[in-house]
Formats: sequence, C-alpha cells, structure tokens
Amino acid sequence: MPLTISILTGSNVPIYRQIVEQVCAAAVSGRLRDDEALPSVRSLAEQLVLNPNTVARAYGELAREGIIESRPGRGMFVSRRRQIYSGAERRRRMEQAVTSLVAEGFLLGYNPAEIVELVEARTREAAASASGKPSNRGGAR
Amino acid sequence: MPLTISILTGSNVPIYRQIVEQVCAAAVSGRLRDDEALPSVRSLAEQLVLNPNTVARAYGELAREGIIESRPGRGMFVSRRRQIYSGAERRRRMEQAVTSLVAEGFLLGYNPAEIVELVEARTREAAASASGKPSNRGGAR
Amino acid sequence: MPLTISILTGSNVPIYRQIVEQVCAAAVSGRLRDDEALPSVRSLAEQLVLNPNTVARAYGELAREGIIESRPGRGMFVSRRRQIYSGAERRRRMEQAVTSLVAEGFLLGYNPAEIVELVEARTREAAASASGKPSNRGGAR
Amino acid sequence: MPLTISILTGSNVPIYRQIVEQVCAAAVSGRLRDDEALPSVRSLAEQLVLNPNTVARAYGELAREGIIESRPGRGMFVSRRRQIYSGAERRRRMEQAVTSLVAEGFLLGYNPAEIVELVEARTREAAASASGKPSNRGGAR
DNA sequence: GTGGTCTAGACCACG
DNA sequence: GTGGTCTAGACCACC
Repeated sequence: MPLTISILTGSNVPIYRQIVEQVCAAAVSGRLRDDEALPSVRSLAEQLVLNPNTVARAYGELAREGIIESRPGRGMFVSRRRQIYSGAERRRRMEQAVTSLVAEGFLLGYNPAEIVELVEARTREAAASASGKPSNRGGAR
Repeated sequence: MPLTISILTGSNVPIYRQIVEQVCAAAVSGRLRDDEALPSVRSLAEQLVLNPNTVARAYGELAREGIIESRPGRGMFVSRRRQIYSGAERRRRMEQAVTSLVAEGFLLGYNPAEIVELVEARTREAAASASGKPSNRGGAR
Repeated sequence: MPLTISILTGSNVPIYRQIVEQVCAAAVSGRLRDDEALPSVRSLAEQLVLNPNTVARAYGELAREGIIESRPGRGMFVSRRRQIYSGAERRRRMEQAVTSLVAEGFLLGYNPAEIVELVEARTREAAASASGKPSNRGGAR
Repeated sequence: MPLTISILTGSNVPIYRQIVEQVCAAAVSGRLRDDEALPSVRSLAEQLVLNPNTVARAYGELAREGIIESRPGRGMFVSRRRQIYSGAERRRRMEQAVTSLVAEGFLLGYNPAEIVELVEARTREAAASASGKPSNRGGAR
C-alpha cells in the first residue's frame, strides 16, 4: 500500500505543512520505515492535484529538518537518524504547543480529563492510520 | 501583582495571538477575575514595547470571543464566562487544536505516550493555578 | 456580474462593518455561492478606494464568523454555512440587534407598526433575492 | 411614577446613548407627554450613579434632535413638535438599520417570520413599559 | 484618560 | 499573484 496523504483544501493550515506533518507522522510511527523511498515530487503532486512547487517545498522542509534526505539521482528517502532540534529548542516549541492547546481547551469548556482523552485518542488514531489501518476520519473535502 | 505577559518575538505564533492566549488562560484559570480591569491598550503596549495597534487587535479578538468586554471610555474588563459556540463549533475547534498539537509533537519527534504525558502535566498545573495554588512554573518564560 | 459593494463614508457604521454586512447578506441570500472566490483584498480596496487594511479587516471578521475562509496563497472563498454560535449566544446577539433597531426606529420617529412593516418588507425582499428572483432594489445605495 | 431609565454597564452601546434611546422611546410612545418636565441633569446622574457629564451629553443630544427643549431657568421639557430628520435622511438611516438587522438575523439562522415576530414583540414591550400597561395590540396590520 | 477606526507602508508566508 | 502581521501615526467618540 502506497503512502496516502490527504489534503484539506479549506483548512487554515497550509498545504505544504499538511504534507510535512503527515509524512512526519508516518515516519515517527513506523508507517514509513528508515531508508524507505518517498514518491517523487512529480507523482505526488499529480496524485494530490497540487502544484509541484508545493510538494517540493514540503520535501525541502522535511529534508531541512533531517526527517528525509535526498540521494541525488535516486530520490528522497526516510533518513535513518533523525533528531531535528536541539533539546532546548525542541522542548520550548513543544511547551508552547501544549500550552496553546490547553488554553484553547479550557476556553472551549473542556475539562482536563477530556482534553487528555482527546489527545490520547488522536495519537492512537494517527498511529493506527500509519500502521495501515486507516480510521474513518479526516478525509479530503 | 499585575498581570504579566511575556512575548516571544520571532515565534511562529503571532504576537497578538500570544497576548490573546495568555489573557485567555489567565481569565479561564481565575488569575483574572470577572469585572477586573485589564491594563489599558496604551500601557500594555508600552510595557511590552509593542505598537498599540497590536495590543488593540488582541483585545478586540478577546472581546469578540466574549472573554473580555469594552466599557466605552473606561477600558476593557473581564466579562462573565459564557459559552458562545455551538456544540458542533466547539468540537470543530477542539478537533483542530488537538490535531495541530499532535502533528507538532510528531514533527518534533515525540511519541504518543510523551505527548499525552506532557498534556496531562500541563492541565494539572493549570487546574492547580486555578484553584489558587500556583505552581512554581508559569512566570516569565 | 461581479459582487458590487457600496460604501457610505461618514456613516455611523464603520466602513469595514459595511463590507461585512454586505458580503454576509450576499452569502446568506445565495447571491454568493459556496466555494465562490471573493475579490482579492487589494482589488476590492482599489475598487472602493480604501486602504487594503480596511478590507482585510472586514475579510478577517467574516472568516472568524465562519462566512468565508482563507485558502493560503489563493484568496478568500465563501465557506459552507455552519452554525457557529450556541443557542444562548444566538439569542443574545439577535436580542441586541432587535433592540438596536427598535431604538433607532423610535429615535427617528417611527411608530411600532411602521417599524414592523419595514422589517417585513425587507425580509420579503431578501427571501425573494435568495430564491433567485432579485427584486428591483438592492443595487448601489 | 417617575421616569425610570435602566443602564446596562457592560453593553457595547454607550451610556449616553442608552439614555437618549430610552427617553426617546418614552416620548414616542406617550409615556412622557408633550411639555412634560424631565429630571434635572444632577438628579438623574445621581439616581443612575453616573457622571453628570454623561447625562448632560444625552440631554444635549436629545435637544439637538428636537425631542426635548431647554426652557432656560426651568429645565428640560419634552418638545411639542418633534420631527428631527428630513424625510430623505430619516428614511436612509432607517433603511440602513433595517437592512443591518435582517442581515444579522439571517446570519444567525432566523427565518423571516421569526425576525418579524421578534421585532413585533420588542416594539410591543417598549410600548407597554412606556404606558405602564399591556400594549397597543391592534395597531399594526 | 479610555478604546475604535482608518490610512500608509513594510515584510513575510503561501502557491 | 494571494492573505497575514506589524509598525506608525492620525482622528474620533466616550467618560
């Protein structure tokens, strides 16, 4: 089964970022194995009906972050050792993201247990979809 | 002790958004009480070394979300909490926030268990600070 | 026929608000269809002889209300209608709008029957234009 | 029974305007009769716990609009003949207000009948509260 | 003094 | 090309 990526066209998160996130999630969760080849820019762009520039940008970002690497003449491959940010920067960014989520959750009236529960469910889903058992959520519009 | 807000310049999250989140967190957690006055646009702008427009934008956003309200000629005040969003909208927004966090977590190389753990810790802290027992974190960053 | 928006300068209702209301009315009545693109910020600003910021603000407001949505790099599009406010909030806002109209009507010397009559006529027109039978009014003001 | 005015401190409509509207509604509906005296600036300010300037401003506005008139040395009185705006200006402002209400109503998901119904109820209420008895039922259609 | 609106112009991210 | 953010500074309404 080929890597499947779904784009939400009406989302506030930019398309290239959606690609980055989904490739990254697949790599982290093992859906994409180390050294595995990614679809070419052209083919992915065609498959998703996107401007090739957009796909190229996503791949560039992933490469800059060390998640994938270019093997000239052969294509893009999942990088064997990927640890992107320094400990401090990594922690700081995550800290910020967590704080932001918790604030939004409280604002919307969710309680701590519900917030944790939702995050848990979401990570489980992501892991599941990465291991080849796609959940029924989040399809392209 | 006056409300302290700390800004990270050069962050991917815009300044006005950082203000919104921090004021919101303070209001939701009880750090700011109902009917309490906020610092004036001008004074906060001066304190944070920002353009008043930026602060005004944050306040405007908060007012539209029903967190604070303008009393003409007198300033901005924390307003009584009310649920302004429909159930569907709340779910939609929370969904998006959770997805965003999980994606960021994966991108930074955290695994599901770690992400959940961090969220759990953060909600516990927030709940503690709301019940009047401030934890030792959460001061200026 | 392109969407025409007419601005009354020197009105008590701010320019950005006039844009919001007219776009909103067009979207709600079906004059603008789902997924239809709006004029770009810059082009509408030029057309109306306004600062782009003013148009941007109107568009931002509409996006926050869920009437339109931004597709990064491509523009603003009419989004599928959804009910973003809770029942209580809807009632609260409608309450306020009705009160405001009635107050204005009295201030202008209209009596109750006249006010009701005007509203009735206006809703009939709006409903007509929504069902594809535009009335002979509603052009430039 | 003295003229009663109620101020909503957390409203977006300025205090002086709330006074203007309520005095005007009382005059239009007959709760205040022609030539009837209004409370003095001082006494009303004291009664409503407001800055006298605010009351003075409201009275000034009402006087400018011809709804009340000053009889030097004796106080403010309801003006006998009050017709403020020219026909065109009056119609234009009302037109604008009605359009605004209908747009908001549709946006919030109300249908024409509901909107009309709400306006009707509101005008009846205003009239009732002004005359001290339930409403002029037969007036409208 | 307060917030609210508008203009002007810069810089960035996205496709 | 698109929108989004920020700065700078003007003017107004409100109390």
